[in-house]
Amino acid sequence: MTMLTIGQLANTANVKIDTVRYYERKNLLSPDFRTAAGYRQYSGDSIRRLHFIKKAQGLGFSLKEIGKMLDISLNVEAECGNIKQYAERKIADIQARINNLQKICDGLLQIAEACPGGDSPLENCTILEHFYKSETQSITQSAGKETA
Amino acid sequence: MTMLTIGQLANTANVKIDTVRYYERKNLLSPDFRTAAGYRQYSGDSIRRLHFIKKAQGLGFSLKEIGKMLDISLNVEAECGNIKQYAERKIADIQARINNLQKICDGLLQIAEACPGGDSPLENCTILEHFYKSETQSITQSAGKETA
DNA sequence: CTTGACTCTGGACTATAGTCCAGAGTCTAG
DNA sequence: CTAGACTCTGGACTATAGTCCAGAGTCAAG
Repeated sequence: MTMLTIGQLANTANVKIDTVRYYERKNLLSPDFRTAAGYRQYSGDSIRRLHFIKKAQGLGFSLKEIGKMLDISLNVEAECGNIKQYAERKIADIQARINNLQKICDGLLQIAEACPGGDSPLENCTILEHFYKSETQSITQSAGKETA
Repeated sequence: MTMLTIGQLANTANVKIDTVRYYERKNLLSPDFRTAAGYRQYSGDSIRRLHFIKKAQGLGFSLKEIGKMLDISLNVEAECGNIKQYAERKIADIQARINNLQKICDGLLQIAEACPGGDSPLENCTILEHFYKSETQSITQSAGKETA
């Protein structure tokens, strides 16, 4: 069974060595063993685990959620539904974020369209006007939580 | 001219006192003056400025961007186009985020739909399967940068 | 045997947007 | 005059996901 060093493992996933060690601190990925000199050694399972992390991350899961899914995936008692609920929750979560961003975007489009732009003086700027007037709360109120 | 204390100002915008002081550290909002005892005093302009910050933030602008817009808004030389470009850049930015999230969502929906769920054993879980198989890179590759 | 590449550790630092704290001083109503 | 509310300061701490550093040890090639 061929083993990889931390650098080789990191390369297979296009990740920094520090990131692999960071995942270890977060209990997401441990070396299969250490050499006499203390060098980490990783098996093919570790590669798959690291790719799992990266792929799930790309799909919007946080490291905390990924950790839970990895735990479930190693639990013989676990059922498919246990994993599926994570996916479903995440889907709902992402859809909510999309809706929120869409509202923000619509509001922004609306006030930007009305703005003359160009070398028109700032008094004509509907964007600044919108930001300064406190009675036009509608857009902000409906979509105030997004960190865009 | 009536002046507000920091607590009163914070109340008008439903913000913590610490947040107002934080904005001051970030050069976004300064008291108009200080009392002999060193208490901050704010005018109506400060209220409008704080509301500006909150509103722009609700529309997806970062404090850094808001700082730049506030600078522009006080510059007599500035033109409407200077502000409008921020709005247009932000719109493009938000649209890109939406597209990216949509791709992630579609990918997730696809693999979640195929999953039997319920008390089916984990071997049948298409979600785990997807995460572990490294050849199915398509979804992750196209939408890998989003922090969802 | 030496050189360069690689790895080890613990801790500090990045960014963003706050939030909280202690200990001291101030302000206002009763 | 005193109690309670408010404010002051600087610095520490939260969360997330890394990234970087120094100083030491290790490994393989020439």
